[in-house]
Amino acid sequence: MPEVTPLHPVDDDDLRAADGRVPGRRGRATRQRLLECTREMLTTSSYRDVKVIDIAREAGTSPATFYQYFADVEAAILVLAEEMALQGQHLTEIITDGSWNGSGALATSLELVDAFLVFWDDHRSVLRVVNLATDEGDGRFQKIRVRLLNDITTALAEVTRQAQTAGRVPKAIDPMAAAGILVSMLAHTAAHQYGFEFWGIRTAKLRESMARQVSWGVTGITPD
Amino acid sequence: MPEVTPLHPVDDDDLRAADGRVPGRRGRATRQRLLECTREMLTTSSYRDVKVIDIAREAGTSPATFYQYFADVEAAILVLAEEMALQGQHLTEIITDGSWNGSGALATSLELVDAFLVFWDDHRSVLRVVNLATDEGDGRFQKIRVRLLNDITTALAEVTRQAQTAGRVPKAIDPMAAAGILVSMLAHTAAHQYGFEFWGIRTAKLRESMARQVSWGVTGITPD
DNA sequence: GCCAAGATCTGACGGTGTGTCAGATACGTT
DNA sequence: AACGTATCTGACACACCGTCAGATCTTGGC
Repeated sequence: MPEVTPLHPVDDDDLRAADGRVPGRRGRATRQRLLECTREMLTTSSYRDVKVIDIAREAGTSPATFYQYFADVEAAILVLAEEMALQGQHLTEIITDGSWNGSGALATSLELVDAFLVFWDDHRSVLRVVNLATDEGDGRFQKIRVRLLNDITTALAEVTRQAQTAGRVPKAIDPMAAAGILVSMLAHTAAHQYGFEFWGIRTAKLRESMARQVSWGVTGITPD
Repeated sequence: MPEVTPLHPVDDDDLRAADGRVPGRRGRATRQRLLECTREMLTTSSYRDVKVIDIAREAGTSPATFYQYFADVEAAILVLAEEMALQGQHLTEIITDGSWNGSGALATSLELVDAFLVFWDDHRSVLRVVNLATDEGDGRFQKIRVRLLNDITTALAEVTRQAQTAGRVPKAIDPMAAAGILVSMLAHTAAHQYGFEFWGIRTAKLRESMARQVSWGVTGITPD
């Protein structure tokens, strides 16, 4: 099992501008403004069309200043993604703190599903870039994605392992594989939840189905 | 239930160049060459960096020629996506032709999972753009995505409906929702199958877990 | 309050990509 | 060979990139 770099807040102390300087108060404020504008641009236009010049204009500064703090647009998004991953940690707690016995499993699953849907909604625009970049083989984004999902997957796998001990889930199942695909389901459904409305599927029904699948997948208990 | 535009081959007869002309043999060949080079570029560089000038250079022609056939890079990818969606139809047949009784369900699920993994692998680079663009609200790509997944989802939903009649799946479940999230799982896992290797999860174990979830999800039969 | 010493910002520039013409070139037909 | 049409492209005006030297702000010491 490879080690996962632990999630940690961006350390303001070792921030570096393009020329290696440690930015002061003004510099950090400008950097932050640029980050916010990057996020803004990312929600209002497509990733392909987000230009440094637009971000700079929006932030009331010049492209040159942007390059003082970020190598390119991707680098800025990378920072936004780090922040997001940090906020995703609370999803894990739902799994570790919740009950997975009897009907508690379905309730906890439902809670997890809801949290996922909200989280994805909040970070939609950043997440889609993370997904794309990961898929394109960009290791930096892949790492962030792993950090975000690793704890969740591990926590679900632990529940599965217990169900295996109790004999409700076959021994042949790899708990991490089982947990991983459930997280995939959650992530993908959350990402495309509005796509489902196209088929006239109500979100309430989606939640139900997802929770059912998660609950059964990790506990082996048929939720009826 | 909204109607889904049926999948059909791109009709060569109503192809139009930028100026409204119907291209002849030479023109169609050039167009095709540009499409292939677009696909090529898309696999070798990131979506954001695919430039018209690169495609044109690769195809041994000029940017102006590219614009003769496509409004922009997206338009070309859209065509590639149409072709891909067309090829995805065989996935549906696995569901409709396969057995969903007893242990047949797990075998059919496994077959479906494998087909998904192969399909995603073959069309990885186009699919990630389809996903991104869909997520960004681009209706043209969304439509293709729906066309690709609609038949599959509907077919799985039909199996679920039968399981409901047989009393193995709760009546409260919306078959389309249940099928939809399973397709989400398949799509997302297939997209990130190499990401799973990071955790040391073998593809064999993934297949197994996915098939198990699909099988139980649509039939309600515990596959042990 | 004033003034260096930094810190921060930006104008300006050479390079590259975009998208659109009008005109050049290739092709097929007679 | 000559014509008409299909096809391609050079050239252009515009936009964005990424860099650097120097302008402008800010701060701490006096």
